[in-house]
Amino acid sequence: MRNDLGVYTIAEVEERMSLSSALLRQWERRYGFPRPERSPGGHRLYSETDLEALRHIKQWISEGVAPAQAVKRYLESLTQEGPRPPETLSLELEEALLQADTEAAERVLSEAYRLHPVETVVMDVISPCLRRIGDGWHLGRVTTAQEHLSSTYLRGSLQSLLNLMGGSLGPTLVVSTLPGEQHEIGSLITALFLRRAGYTVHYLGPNTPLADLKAFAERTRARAIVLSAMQPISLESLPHLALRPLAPLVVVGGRAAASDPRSVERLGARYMGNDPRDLAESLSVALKEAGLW
Amino acid sequence: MRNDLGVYTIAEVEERMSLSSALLRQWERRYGFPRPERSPGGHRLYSETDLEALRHIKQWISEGVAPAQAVKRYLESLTQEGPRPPETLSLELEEALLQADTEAAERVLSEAYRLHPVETVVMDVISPCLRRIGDGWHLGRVTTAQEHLSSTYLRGSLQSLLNLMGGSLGPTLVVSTLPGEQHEIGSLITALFLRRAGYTVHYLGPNTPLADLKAFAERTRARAIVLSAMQPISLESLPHLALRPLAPLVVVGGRAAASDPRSVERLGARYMGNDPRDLAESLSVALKEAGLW
DNA sequence: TAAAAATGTTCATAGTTTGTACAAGTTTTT
DNA sequence: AAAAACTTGTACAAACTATGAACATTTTTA
Repeated sequence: MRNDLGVYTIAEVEERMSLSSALLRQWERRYGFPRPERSPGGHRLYSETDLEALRHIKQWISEGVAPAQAVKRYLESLTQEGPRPPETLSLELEEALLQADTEAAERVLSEAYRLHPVETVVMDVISPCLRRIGDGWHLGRVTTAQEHLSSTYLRGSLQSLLNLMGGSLGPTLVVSTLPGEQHEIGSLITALFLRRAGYTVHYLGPNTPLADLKAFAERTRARAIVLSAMQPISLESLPHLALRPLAPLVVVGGRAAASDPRSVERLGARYMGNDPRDLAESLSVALKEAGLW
Repeated sequence: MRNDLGVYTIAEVEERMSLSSALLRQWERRYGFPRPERSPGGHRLYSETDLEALRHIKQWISEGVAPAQAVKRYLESLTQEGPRPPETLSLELEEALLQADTEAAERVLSEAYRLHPVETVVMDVISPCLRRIGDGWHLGRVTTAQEHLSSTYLRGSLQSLLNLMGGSLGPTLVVSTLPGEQHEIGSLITALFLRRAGYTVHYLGPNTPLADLKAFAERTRARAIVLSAMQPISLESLPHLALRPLAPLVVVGGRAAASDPRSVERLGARYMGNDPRDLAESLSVALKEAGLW
């Protein structure tokens, strides 16, 4: 079904994964994993599946799990059941939600969290599912009620993840949406990734008035405010430089910001792309540049 | 819940919890807790659950509880009913949220869930806390941002509870708010209690258009629709008997419904009081009367 | 107040985990 | 055939960890 053919030499894996070849061999010897195919002459040939596994393991290690445990966890996750990829899980999640079967949805998500790192679940399971349901709604394939139930359910799921992920020691940020926005899921995902990247994140939910945002950011001594804008009108209806005074640095993301970065600048804020994974990095660069780190 | 597998080394715990490794070992020797798993070579491997426990214990110590007592309290809280009543926990929760310390809030809630049944936590810990924060906001004691953060956080917490509480076998209900409502927490709590009472509940989140509600209720063969109304205008702006055709039985609750039950009847729906604990019972009576059970 | 208990830290010694390095031989590429 | 890359096995060092005991402080108890 998938790409299990060994094609990558150890040097290629070394390059792509930033894992020394010596280490790869030691892992194989010590933990029995990965155990790639061999060429007729005995050279290791890693498959795409092996790389995927290594990505997981590396991710877990970076989360503080001991290497031996990370490998063990991965091997166990295999014996539990077939390692269904995020794409499959995402489709199953969509299916469950469209049938209003939140119990099934819960099962799918819990399996996803067991098999994959949080980032993968959010970006490759939940996000695509939301996007497909949103598209389906625009096309009339999905009813408003189905869309409501699904996004409400997933929002809850993401937020409980945010709640469970304790605060950090890094610089403080405030996350919300622009006033008037209906959809908060983008900002929720952003908050999640930023907290995961080590920032201390205060997530205020959608629709905080700008004046209150400013007061709150000052009281918590936040280094930056991150806002999401999905509707162009949220940007257009604000006066020139309206965001500038809110905090030392104000970042706006979201679909509306992506399609019109100029108007973000007009408001005195910055657009840093729309991938929450990159945002943490861009933000740290910007904070350092501005001497706010 | 999730991972009880030991994966974190003592150094990792030392870093995350700011507890010296020597102290962790002393606690284990003196109090017998935590007693993490061991690697084949004898190294301690702490689980996520251990970390959670340590967070509680650290919190108590910082409040002045003697370490030995804090550990004892934690071990007891796993079995018996601890001495801290819901009122105290509710105040602590409020305190934590007003300080934007969601980590502390999480600890309080997790203790509350361990000590008390879900109904008690929702009605005597979370609800009073929300009410006090709402009142404080009206009086200007609490800023809009604080109110936002708190209600967003608690909404997430309630929803994850709803998500985790699997569906049931009882009659199907649909829960949402009237169109135009801002606050969904009332309907969320209602959904929670109804699901807990054995109904199969589809929670659609706030603001579902009436036409979609009707279509969804028909498709899922829901026996009743339960809606929440906080703002009087949501009731007043609807035409005569607007709710009647949505489902065999339509129930409206919430502050606006309580203060003007007549207008609920005018819309062709029923008002059944505002206590979610009673609603399940009233609903079952009404369904039986109408031959819908 | 003095003794006792509780608590957190430090030390010394031995064992574990983990990543890297080297040697000698084999396979693949140029 | 020569060079480059790979293999296995072994070795090694740095960083960590375990245990048990001693120690200095603070808090509680007598």
